[in-house]
Amino acid sequence: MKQPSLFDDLLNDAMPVKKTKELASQQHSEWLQKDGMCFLLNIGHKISRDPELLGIALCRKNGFTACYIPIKHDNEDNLPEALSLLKPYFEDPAIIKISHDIKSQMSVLKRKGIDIKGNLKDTMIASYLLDPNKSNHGLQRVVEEYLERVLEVQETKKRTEKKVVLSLEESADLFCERVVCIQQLHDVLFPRLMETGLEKIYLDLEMPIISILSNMELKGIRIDPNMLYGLSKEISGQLERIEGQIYELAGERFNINSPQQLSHILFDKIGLKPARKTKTGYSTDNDTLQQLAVHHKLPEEIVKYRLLFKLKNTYIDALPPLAEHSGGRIHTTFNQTATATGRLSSSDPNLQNIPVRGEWGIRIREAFIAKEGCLLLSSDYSQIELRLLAHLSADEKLIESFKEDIDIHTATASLLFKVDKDRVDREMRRVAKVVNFGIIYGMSPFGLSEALRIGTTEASEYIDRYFRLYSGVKQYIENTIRSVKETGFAFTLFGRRRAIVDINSSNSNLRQQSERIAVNTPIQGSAADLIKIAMIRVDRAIRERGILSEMVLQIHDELLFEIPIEEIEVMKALVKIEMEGAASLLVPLKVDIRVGSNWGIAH
DNA sequence: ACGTTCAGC
DNA sequence: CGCTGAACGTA
Ligand SMILES: [Mg+2]
Ligand SMILES: [Mg+2]
Repeated sequence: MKQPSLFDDLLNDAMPVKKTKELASQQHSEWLQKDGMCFLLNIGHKISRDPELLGIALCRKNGFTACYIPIKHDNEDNLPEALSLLKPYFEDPAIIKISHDIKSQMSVLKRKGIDIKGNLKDTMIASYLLDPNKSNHGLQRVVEEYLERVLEVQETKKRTEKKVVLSLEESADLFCERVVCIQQLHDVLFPRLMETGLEKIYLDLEMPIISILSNMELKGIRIDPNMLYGLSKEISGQLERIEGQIYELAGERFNINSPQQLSHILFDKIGLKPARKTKTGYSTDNDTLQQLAVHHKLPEEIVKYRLLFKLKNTYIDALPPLAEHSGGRIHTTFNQTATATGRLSSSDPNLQNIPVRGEWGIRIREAFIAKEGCLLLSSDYSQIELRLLAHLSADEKLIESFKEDIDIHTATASLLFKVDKDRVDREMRRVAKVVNFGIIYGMSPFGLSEALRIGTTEASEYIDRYFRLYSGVKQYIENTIRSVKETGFAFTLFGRRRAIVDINSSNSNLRQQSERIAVNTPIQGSAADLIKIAMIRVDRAIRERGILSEMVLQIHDELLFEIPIEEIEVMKALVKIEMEGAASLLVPLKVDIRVGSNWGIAH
């Protein structure tokens, strides 16, 4: 079934790998265009900064014959030959590309000058769509689940450490076997996507997003390391000062970052009353410290220390080294199969949680800059989740507010507190804002009471009042929970689905938790779908117009672009049109756009 | 490896 | 009260 094939050892009906010249012939294009090209790269040490392309396995659908094209084996390097051999096929837009985790492989090929074109089929993402609650969609696990067989594990951790190099025969065996598995997985998973109504999400959303994300990752974003060095020095000084004050207030030196030692100082030595407990001891989180601050000066200093320590270690000092060997640019990885709701995630580094609040947050964002001759354009949806709630629930008052483009928190406050909109004060708006967010999160009296620091009775009154006012929302939430209890799944506006496991549990904690998830998932998930649609539209529009602006980041409801100065006006208009036009809902979609030389632009 | 905390949406 | 990832301390 599987058989390693070298350049001079060509399988009968497998991919032609023998002679460069014969590849251009028509006989193979025919089946490639019909069945698609299933491939898997043998990438050396995945963790290392410069992944090595050791070989490529290919297989075709009929008969599952596979071949392995060695690139770096036994001190031979066939890279140029192999690349020119395969490039026309990878870049042929008429040939469907099938693999598992295409984006990771795309970046390797891109660095070798191969630009994958054509429609994509990715079995990792197929697996994710079928069950987004699962956290591991690696080939090994997915094969075990759907092909009911155990895939031989590759280099274990120990083996990579020892740098055991597989022989050509071993590699060919391993990768031929895997590439055949991928083709078989595709044959099993695609019908399942059709059965579960996920084919549109798969084909129209997730597949086109792959290459967009790949381009964003490769492009990266420029930072100003000197600005961050300056911040680091400044913050170090402040930290030392605060540290001194903390030791003085505590009457001794201790590790402020140790929850144990801190608890000892706060609760034993000073004798403050613990507000909450955790599994391992007393809680010392921000919320607790705020409450303790009424009784003693130390907690407030701890809060300041925590803030600065966090910003320094997680962002200010962590980012510059990442740009050192990459032309001053930072490259994140966007994970497309990490969240249960359909959102993306970003890691290594996470560029979706760069600080924005407070003086320091803004100063950190100011270190994210555009290259010479360019600017950064940030576009973000205004209240996307509440607008989607308005659409999903068809609630009259909510729809009315958004149609009139009224500040939604002020509108809710006006109703909640029964005052005119222009009589809503900051405190009323703050409460209404928390309540509005609470709705999206599936709100419980307990959760709201914690967030507002009020009693659960008072919290229940706010919730009751909210639901009396927004009765469409109440209806919608009840219907959603009922439907999830019946089907076991929560659905987004565009058909993404997530199993809600404990929705019928006899354990009321588990059941209520599931009910909150059942309410939140359609909202958060629909927003995730929507911005993916927007990304595809914007990307297409940019390419059609032949302009040079490029998307660099997605932060859930925001897109960030690096744009040539000449394209400011064109891009402002294009991005607004494509994002606001991503869906036609019962309420308008609103996008705010800001442009500046850095990312600190008046958020 | 896990829990806690906290940065973002 | 929803969804994440990183840093740190502790085991
Ligand atoms: Mg926004
Ligand atoms: Mg975690």
